[in-house]
Amino acid sequence: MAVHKREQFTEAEQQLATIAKALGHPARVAILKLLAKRQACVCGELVLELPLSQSTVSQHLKELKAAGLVQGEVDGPRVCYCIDPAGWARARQLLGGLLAELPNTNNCC
Amino acid sequence: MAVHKREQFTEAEQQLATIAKALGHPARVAILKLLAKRQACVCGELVLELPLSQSTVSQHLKELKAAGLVQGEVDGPRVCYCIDPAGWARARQLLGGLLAELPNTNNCC
DNA sequence: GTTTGCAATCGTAAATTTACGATAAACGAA
DNA sequence: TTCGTTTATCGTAAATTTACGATTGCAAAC
Repeated sequence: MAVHKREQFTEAEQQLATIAKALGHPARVAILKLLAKRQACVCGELVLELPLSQSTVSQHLKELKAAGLVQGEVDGPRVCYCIDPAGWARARQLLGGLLAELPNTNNCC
Repeated sequence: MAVHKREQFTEAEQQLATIAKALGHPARVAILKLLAKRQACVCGELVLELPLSQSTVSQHLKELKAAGLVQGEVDGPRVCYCIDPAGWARARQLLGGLLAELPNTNNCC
């Protein structure tokens, strides 16, 4: 596009969109679910579980980290990933807010 | 990318990703909130409320419709948009499921 | 210090997204 | 029928996303 106009939306809208965008790929959803299920969350294990190359998984992890949903901790030669508690709390707040704001009723014309 | 590998993920993961992707732009979040707030949901009013051109708003509406989150009904020369009750129920189910599945606890290494 | 193994980054290519103006299509009104 | 209003679509351009192999960087082990 010619120019981004994101700055014209509210902070909450942008944050929610950023989080939703991070969730907007099945690989990243799968990664989050794997991180939630296992205690161990080493990058290499994720690669084994996913139908993607190491570099692609690493890229998805980077995006989840950029969105604040995941954090990584160096553990020797490995990196241990896990859900970022603060970021996920914010995601929970924003997504929950949207679910509350858009009630499950038909208000169509 | 060379090849899409979405088919290697579960149906639920793909559906959730599709919904999240649709929510992954502040304009679309804003549109959904406007549709929830107002009863009237004519396309032209959305254009007036948003810092985007008519064609761009129409394109965002098309994506929301493709994701099943919104439905449009022709009303004379106008089109009346509203939240799609069935699609939003599915979104609620999948997002709610993710919120439940990833508890707000730090399980990091 | 050298090697080994794991993960991040680089370089690249193809597909998709975003945005806009211009045009077309659809409908009611004159 | 013709005109004006409203919305969708087309055409286009720039930016971003997705994916992979190859390379680099890093930390422990030897």
